[in-house]
Amino acid sequence: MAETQKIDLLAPALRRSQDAGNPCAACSVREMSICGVLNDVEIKELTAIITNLTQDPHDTIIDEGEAADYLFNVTSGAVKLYKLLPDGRRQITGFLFQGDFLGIAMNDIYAYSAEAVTRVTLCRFPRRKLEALLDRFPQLESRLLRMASNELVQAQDQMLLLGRKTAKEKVCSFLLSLYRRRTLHEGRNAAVPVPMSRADIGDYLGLTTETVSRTFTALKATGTIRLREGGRVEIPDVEQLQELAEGG
Amino acid sequence: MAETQKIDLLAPALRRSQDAGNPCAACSVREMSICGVLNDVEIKELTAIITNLTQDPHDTIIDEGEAADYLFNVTSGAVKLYKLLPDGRRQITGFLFQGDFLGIAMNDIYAYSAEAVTRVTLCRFPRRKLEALLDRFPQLESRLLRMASNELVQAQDQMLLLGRKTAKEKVCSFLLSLYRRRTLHEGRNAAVPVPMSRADIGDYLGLTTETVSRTFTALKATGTIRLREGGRVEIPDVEQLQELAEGG
DNA sequence: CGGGATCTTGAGGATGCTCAACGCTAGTGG
DNA sequence: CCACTAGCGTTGAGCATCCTCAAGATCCCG
Repeated sequence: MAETQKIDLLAPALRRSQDAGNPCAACSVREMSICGVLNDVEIKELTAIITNLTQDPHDTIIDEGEAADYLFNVTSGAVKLYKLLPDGRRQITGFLFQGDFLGIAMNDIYAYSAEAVTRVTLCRFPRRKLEALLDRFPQLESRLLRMASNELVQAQDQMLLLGRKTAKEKVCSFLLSLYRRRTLHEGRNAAVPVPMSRADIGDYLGLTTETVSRTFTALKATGTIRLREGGRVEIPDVEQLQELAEGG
Repeated sequence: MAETQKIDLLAPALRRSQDAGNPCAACSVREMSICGVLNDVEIKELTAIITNLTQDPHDTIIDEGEAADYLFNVTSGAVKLYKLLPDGRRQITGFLFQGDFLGIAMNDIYAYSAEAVTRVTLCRFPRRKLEALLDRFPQLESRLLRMASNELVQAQDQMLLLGRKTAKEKVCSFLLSLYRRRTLHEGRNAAVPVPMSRADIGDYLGLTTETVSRTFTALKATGTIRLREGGRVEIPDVEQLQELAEGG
């Protein structure tokens, strides 16, 4: 069993080919998500409780304040998480992509709403059943704790950004995080896809649409970035962007 | 030697009460913290790995970027967590009080620095040893996950504050959270202690010292708050403060 | 090809910042 | 016992960044 795990961890590409009867066994994001700590036998139990969903752009996935009955795994596409003030002001607290887990931050009720940015595919876990599995598979709980810990680290960074960075630094930090996110999993070095709107970026960075747009224009003018078709952004000099992101 | 440390470990008020051989059994914040899920036998194992510390105001507890070798429990006093930009700009990401846990947000290295605001007493856990205990006491891991989950919820709220609230709303939200924090554990309804400086409050809310001071003055002028001796703040009408905190 | 949504650009203005001075309090040492 | 100093808090004046409001440009999908 430990042997099986090692093989799974080391050879995700191979694993995909076999076991067509178990969707999770073939899941392309299994290693990135909580499922990566389970072996094939355990995965079958997980498979038994999940539902696969597809959502179109602007579809709501969860609503802040509702009972947190489900958790999700993003298997493809992009999701935005946000909170609203009574008068409609919005703060996007994060974007989720392939492999990200949705729903750790809750206290019986969801702490934020979630909406599809692009077309999205999701695994849905009923929370009660997942919690039952956590009791039986402690490594699943460890994994969740580690993910929550990482999310907290990211949240700290975002607070620093929101509270203390200038508009230019915010936009550069944002592009840098998209860039790193991308190159972490895929080695590619081409233009970074930026699937979300200027308004979404603004609500994520604590800026207005107009300021985001102006900042993009300014970064383009200085050659820091180049805008490509399909909303992709090319970054000629990542180190320069890094400098700009921290006020260098 | 170890015995001396253990005695230090005790919450001061309870130091002379029962079970002097097991400081945690008498700890006044036990139920509020991770230790609350362990029975007396299990607590003894926890006791064996902890060290008690006292820190004076401005003493550093952990440094961002250092190896995360220890986790802490705050048993009394107040602690601030913060991150710095290269040019010295500072964002305080949170304040910790009695019963709060310090160190969940890390990824082998600390994600932020921590410094004593008032005189503080702490339980220190070596991380490796705590993790070994987690394997043996799954309910401890569950508890940590739940705490991390709650911390994430708070982090989302703070992002909304930093990104989208006005100075007045920020200060009111801050006072409200101090008020709630206080009345949650102690039923008292008197003036709320505000032990941190205006500069700290500013760095927590993404404002300058001057703006915080001006906002306090304005709130005082409208009768929303009253400043009492010892940095305490009296809140005559909590509902009004709540309204102001959300832009009502 | 049309039309709604998104993005960009411009002009003016407000919120909160910078810089500066002053007051208050507490601790210190003559 | 009190002047002195250092740290913190308050207040003021001017200003910069980013927001608001508005209009035009571009994109995308039917």
